[in-house]
Amino acid sequence: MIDIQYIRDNKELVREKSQQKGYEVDVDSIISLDDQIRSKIPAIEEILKQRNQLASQFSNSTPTQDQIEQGRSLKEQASVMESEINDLKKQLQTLISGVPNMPLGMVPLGSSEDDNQVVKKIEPLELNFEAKNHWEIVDEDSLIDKTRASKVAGSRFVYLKGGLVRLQFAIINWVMDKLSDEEFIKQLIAENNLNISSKPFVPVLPPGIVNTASYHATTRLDAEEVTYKLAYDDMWMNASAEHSLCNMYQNEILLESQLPIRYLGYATSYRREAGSYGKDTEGIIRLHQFDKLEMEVFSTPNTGLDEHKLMVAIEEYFVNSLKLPYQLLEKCTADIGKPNAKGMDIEVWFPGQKKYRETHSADYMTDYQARSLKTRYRKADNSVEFVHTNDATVFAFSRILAAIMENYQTEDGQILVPDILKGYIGGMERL
RNA sequence: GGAGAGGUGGCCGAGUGGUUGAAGGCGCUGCUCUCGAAAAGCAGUAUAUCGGAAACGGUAUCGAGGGUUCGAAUCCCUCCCUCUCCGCCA
Repeated sequence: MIDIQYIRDNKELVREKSQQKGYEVDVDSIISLDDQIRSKIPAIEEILKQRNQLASQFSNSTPTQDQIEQGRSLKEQASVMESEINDLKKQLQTLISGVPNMPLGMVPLGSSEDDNQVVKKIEPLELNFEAKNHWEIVDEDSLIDKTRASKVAGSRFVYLKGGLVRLQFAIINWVMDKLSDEEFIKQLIAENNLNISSKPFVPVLPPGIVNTASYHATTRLDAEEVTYKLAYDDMWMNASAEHSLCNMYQNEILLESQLPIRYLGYATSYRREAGSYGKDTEGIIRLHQFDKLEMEVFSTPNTGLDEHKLMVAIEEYFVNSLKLPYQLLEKCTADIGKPNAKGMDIEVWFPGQKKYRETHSADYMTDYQARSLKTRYRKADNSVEFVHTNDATVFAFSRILAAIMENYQTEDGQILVPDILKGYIGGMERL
């Protein structure tokens, strides 16, 4: 959610920046509603003041019938005005929640994802054989069984088996080791000239189900479209660790000394994938259920951007260490998403499809998310301010497993284990 | 799932209709004292919003929402959460 005062002070800018993201924002209606509310407040407060004054006279005496009548009348006036104001507030709330976060000045303008800028590209090696898609490399029965999963759960579900499962747990342990290591964080900070704490990430297993209020407060991913709702309870299946991590400090005031708070969340993520009929129906690129390792950081405003850069550096470190060809994209205004001020994606090369495909994203929300979550921090001078939030993928599992399968396939249909993971997978050489 | 007890400020805790935004304590901040520290003493210490340059003042908030009342932290209703015992269970 964006600050109403900011909208009032920057009408044109808000209109323009929203347009850059593809949002038509009715700034005039927002301000007019806000004006109406503001104009009604002094009157109702005056009534309430009179009511309070009247009532406070009777600590040691009994009100007369006239005074009782007066009190009743004040109460009625106040309640009429209150319902008017609440009505306007609801309308205003709806309009304001439609306003996206403002993109930072460095974000390239664009009208679709085609305008994302490639800021780095690692070219794939030439193969001397025709690479297969990951679902074609091995028998369905050995690593990926979607046929039986569809019998049990439906389409876009999978039984992952054997070496793929070993691979996933190897990656988890590797990531846990690195991100818990302060020296590792320190090194990345130095390499990237960042001016932030070297505090390691704390691993978290968050709730897998989120209630409606918390879900909406994340300002991310429209719940109805994205997530499964439970039939008998007012709850939603988690669409990613972020949905139960970013809101854990809602309605709290943290201390500046606690920041940054860096979490490494691991969660099974559920997506309805409504509207993606026909896309990626084969393989394990797009499933209703996948596991994800994800970073979530709460920081002060002046370190938010560096935290974002650190997370991108972490993503790149892991992808590089797996020797996966990739490109790093600076997402354009149209593609960063409603709550984002800036965002970067990593697309890893899939030799079977001969394409870079999105495997990672890093999102910087400035105070947009924190404002609707009311997550604040107390500064040294005792003043209170909204935190900045960042989140980013470390690994989205089914997808990174598919990328490894395709990039580590051999001509004779084997899949090798990446060198960096050999110490984590019990000496396995191939899946 | 059954029965019961609760949810008050950063924390503990008092408060069952009337200057209670909330006693007292702890913590924290500042000052006094001290060479310094500790101790002691004094003062301050919630959030949001409106008005104001500020001082300050108004309004709202005692789990959430609604109700009763001239007046609600206190009474009533609904929901959420926590704890205890029983049941079930990884």
